[in-house]
Amino acid sequence: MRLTTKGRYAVTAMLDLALQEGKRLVTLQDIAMNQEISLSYLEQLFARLRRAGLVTGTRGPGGGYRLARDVDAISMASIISAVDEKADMTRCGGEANCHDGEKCLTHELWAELSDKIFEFLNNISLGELVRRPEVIAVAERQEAVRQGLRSGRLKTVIVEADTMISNSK
Amino acid sequence: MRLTTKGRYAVTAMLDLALQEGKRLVTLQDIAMNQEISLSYLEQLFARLRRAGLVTGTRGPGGGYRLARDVDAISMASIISAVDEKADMTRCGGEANCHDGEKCLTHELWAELSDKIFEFLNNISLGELVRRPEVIAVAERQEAVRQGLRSGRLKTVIVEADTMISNSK
DNA sequence: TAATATCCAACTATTTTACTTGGTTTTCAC
DNA sequence: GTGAAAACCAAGTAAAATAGTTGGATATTA
Repeated sequence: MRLTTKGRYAVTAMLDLALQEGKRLVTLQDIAMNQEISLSYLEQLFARLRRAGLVTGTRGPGGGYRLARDVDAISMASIISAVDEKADMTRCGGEANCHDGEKCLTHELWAELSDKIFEFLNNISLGELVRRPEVIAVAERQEAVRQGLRSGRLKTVIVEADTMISNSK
Repeated sequence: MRLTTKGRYAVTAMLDLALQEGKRLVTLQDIAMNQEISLSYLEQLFARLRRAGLVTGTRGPGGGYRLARDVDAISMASIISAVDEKADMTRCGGEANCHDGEKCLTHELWAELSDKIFEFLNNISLGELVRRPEVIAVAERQEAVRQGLRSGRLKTVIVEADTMISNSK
């Protein structure tokens, strides 16, 4: 189990999906803007998430992605291992003869540690994260902003911002 | 908290040291051979471990490295964060305005998850790993091999191996 | 003084991560 | 049916991190 930025992108993207679950489909364009990441890179990550059976995509206008399973049936571990190709971190590939004819000790220990981290991440579901109170609070604020924008408040916001900028000079 | 091969190298190297603690100094040459990794790369990792106060090196013949603290005072987390430069995985660097003026939600959640993993790895000490029964068993076998080699059994071993090879053809 | 080791810096090579470009296909709305 | 919005796809480039290389300097032991 590796933990890199790639896994982080995947997890945060899945959280974006989880927060909209049941409401609407989420486009990669949305996520790309949220996370400040390129659309095509996201496409590549989502191709893996789709192949892993974690998300389903629907094409065409109004299309986008949604979770393929219940939030509680998606673990952090499944997300991360979907996007991370499991490069052989042990080098000897678990072969039993990398050192003195014995399966090397330290490699074994690392594998154990790695298993524990996997287990740990496997026990945290997307649902658990999304149900946290802080998360709900922020999500509601963001939802309010979205609603405002959709109902024509965008122009007002820009004008307000413009005024603030000129005043501060 | 990132988990990469770099961290693995560091952890396994530290385990090598821990297994010899109190017996002898361990040279990087030894570890390089054990792990099949280049000496200079190890030097770079150990420079960081030394700067982090986890190991002390002594120069000259008979020199090498040893742990700077008790095995129980060295956590997995301290080892891994010593060698991993904490590249900003959030991009917004924890700045509070990366999205809609709000500290972005998903980044926050990832930070939380990352903290948990840190906490987890911070609670596993080198000592705990080294005291495992399997570890002790393998370490003793390896020690026996080393003793044999030092007391002139090397030649015998080679001859035996040679015989085995010719017989198998 | 010779050998062994840490210590150190600057460079190259390789791999992984991230992005870019230029498509196609599906689907919706007009 | 045409145009636009989205997923889907492939083949590249760019940038960053990982791993290794070279060529030392310094300390210590025998």
